[in-house]
Amino acid sequence: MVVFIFDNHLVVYMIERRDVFQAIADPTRRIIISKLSQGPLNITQIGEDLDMSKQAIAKHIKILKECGMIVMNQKGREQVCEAQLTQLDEVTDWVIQSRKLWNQRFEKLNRFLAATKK
Amino acid sequence: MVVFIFDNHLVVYMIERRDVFQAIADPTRRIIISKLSQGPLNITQIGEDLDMSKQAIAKHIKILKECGMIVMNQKGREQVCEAQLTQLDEVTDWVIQSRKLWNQRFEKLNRFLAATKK
DNA sequence: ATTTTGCACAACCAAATGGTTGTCTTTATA
DNA sequence: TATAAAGACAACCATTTGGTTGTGCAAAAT
Repeated sequence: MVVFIFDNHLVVYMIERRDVFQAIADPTRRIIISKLSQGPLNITQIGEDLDMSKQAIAKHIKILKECGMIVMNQKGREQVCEAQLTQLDEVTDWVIQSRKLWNQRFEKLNRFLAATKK
Repeated sequence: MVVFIFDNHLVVYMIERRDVFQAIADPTRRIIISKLSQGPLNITQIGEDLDMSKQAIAKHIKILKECGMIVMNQKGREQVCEAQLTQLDEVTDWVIQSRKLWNQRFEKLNRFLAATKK
């Protein structure tokens, strides 16, 4: 968060550093995503076989929510979490792009060598 | 790092939390990987248009090295970094698996409904 | 021979991360 | 109606992260 004064106004803004890459960086969050990929669950259900407090789970849920990876809907006293995994394509896109360039990394050299050979 | 005393011995061990998912979590490291995917570079070259100190770059390089995403080879006083991106498959594998389950998430429900309809 | 470059190593720092416990409100259930 | 369960909210904590500056040294360049 950045706070400063400009033109006699208090300016406060967030540098949003939450993104999909950060969302899947934590192993617990990957487990949560895997669970939810099979269907909606409430927070207690998600935490069932995860050896940590429900509050810790709720924090991970909050992060995933902020990243747009899950959506919530209230059902009585329950918070039902539903996965929203279209965003994951951003990850595969980046990986595939890097991987592709890396696979072609010698071709450029080969072309250069072929050109200088003449 | 975990340090404790057991059976009159000082026990020190590392819980290795470096993995590919962590490696690509930071935007600077993703830029570094993208650069190196096109060919080897030394640390100074990597940091060229990145607005931060060379030491900061070196730290990211260290992390990527520890994750097995790059290999180094000395060339005089230069440390030449070369990408090693096969590990990225672990990421796509996980993403594709989750994405697949998520796409199929209604089929299970549909089968259930079809079965109970009879 | 002197200066510059590349980079390792260390100390330091603020902020973020990933967890904890305690309290409180709301909703279900016995 | 009393109790239990779901989860929000806050305070707290240790460790990690992502950066900084300063020092020193070996290899290159002038």
